[in-house]
Amino acid sequence: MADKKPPNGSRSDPGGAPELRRAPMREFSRSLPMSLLRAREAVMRQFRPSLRSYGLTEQQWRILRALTTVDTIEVTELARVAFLLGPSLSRILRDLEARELIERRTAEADLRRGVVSISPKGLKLIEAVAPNSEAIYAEITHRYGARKLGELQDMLAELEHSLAAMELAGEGDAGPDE
Amino acid sequence: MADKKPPNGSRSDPGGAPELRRAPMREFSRSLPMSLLRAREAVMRQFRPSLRSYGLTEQQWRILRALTTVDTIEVTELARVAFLLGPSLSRILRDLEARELIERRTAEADLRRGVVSISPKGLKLIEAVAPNSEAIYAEITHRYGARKLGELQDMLAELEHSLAAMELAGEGDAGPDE
DNA sequence: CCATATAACTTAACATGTTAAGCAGATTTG
DNA sequence: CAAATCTGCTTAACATGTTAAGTTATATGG
Repeated sequence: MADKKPPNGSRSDPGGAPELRRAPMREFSRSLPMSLLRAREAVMRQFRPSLRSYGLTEQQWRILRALTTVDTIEVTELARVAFLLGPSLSRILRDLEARELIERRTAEADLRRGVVSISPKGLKLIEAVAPNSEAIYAEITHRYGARKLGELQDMLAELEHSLAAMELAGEGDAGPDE
Repeated sequence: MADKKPPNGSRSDPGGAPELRRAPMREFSRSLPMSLLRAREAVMRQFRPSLRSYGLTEQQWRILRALTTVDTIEVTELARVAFLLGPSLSRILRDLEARELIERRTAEADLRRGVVSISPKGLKLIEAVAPNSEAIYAEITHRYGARKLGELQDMLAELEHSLAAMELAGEGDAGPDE
């Protein structure tokens, strides 16, 4: 099902209406946000089936994966590392705890802070999934080229950096009433 | 970030703490999916406040934006262009129609197909938002560099292409029971 | 100390992502 | 042409994204 039918092909335009809006669809489709979205989706499409077969979502995998690299970690720090917003992380940790894939306690020195670690069961799951994921990643690297992949990531990091600089500058836009 | 406190209890890590799981956090954080996710998030962070001030989400904006480039479009084709899954699009179209930003009807030749177009009200909204978005995009282009931006998008497209080729090849992985 | 402001989550509410079903209209077959 | 099948959405159900409030615990100021 690679190809669909032709988009519209001026499907019977009886009135001969001189249309104004017609041209720049390509431009839209090539915008940076769309390019990034499609690229990421293309990548994740490779991993999702495998993760799903183990009952894990992408985000749950990110969290568990991050937890394997540390002994324990505070919730806020985990949010930054796994790149999740607080509320999402909060829900996911609740579920992962219910599934006994992680363990939680509170920091002694500051009862507000939660400290998380992966459980033996979680570690076992990760070890079962990891080979698949690594194989897929290796295949992507091979297909695209290790060098090119490195360049791409450098460029993405630089883009991040450029945008971080923008944040500090003026946000003199917003809407009409804000 | 760069400097958080050390993860676990040995906050004063004077040297030779032979921890087990410690090393590959960097690797995780540098994975391709994470790089793409962070880059895209950094980009969208620039646009969201402006869109939000006009009561639009990113996806709603994508749809309206796409609709400005055509006279009418079928739902399935719109889904491909705006890169949304059917169910998401279905919900969003329902809401946009309720807000009278779009208009719908069914194709005469095939009553299954829905045909969508932007309404005058929707067009007006787009015209109000567009200058902001274009200014932001121009600023991004300026900061990052037009040439580099072009290269980045070429590389992203090539990545997509490489991965599309993978789809056709073997998916001889999946989980244990699939 | 106590009132207030902060911090670190957690909940709530709404919108979208994702997969699986459901449904009506269209196409294919016998 | 009627049953089976396929298409093009739409709903349902569950998970996450996103912003705003709420809660409890610390830190601060007086």
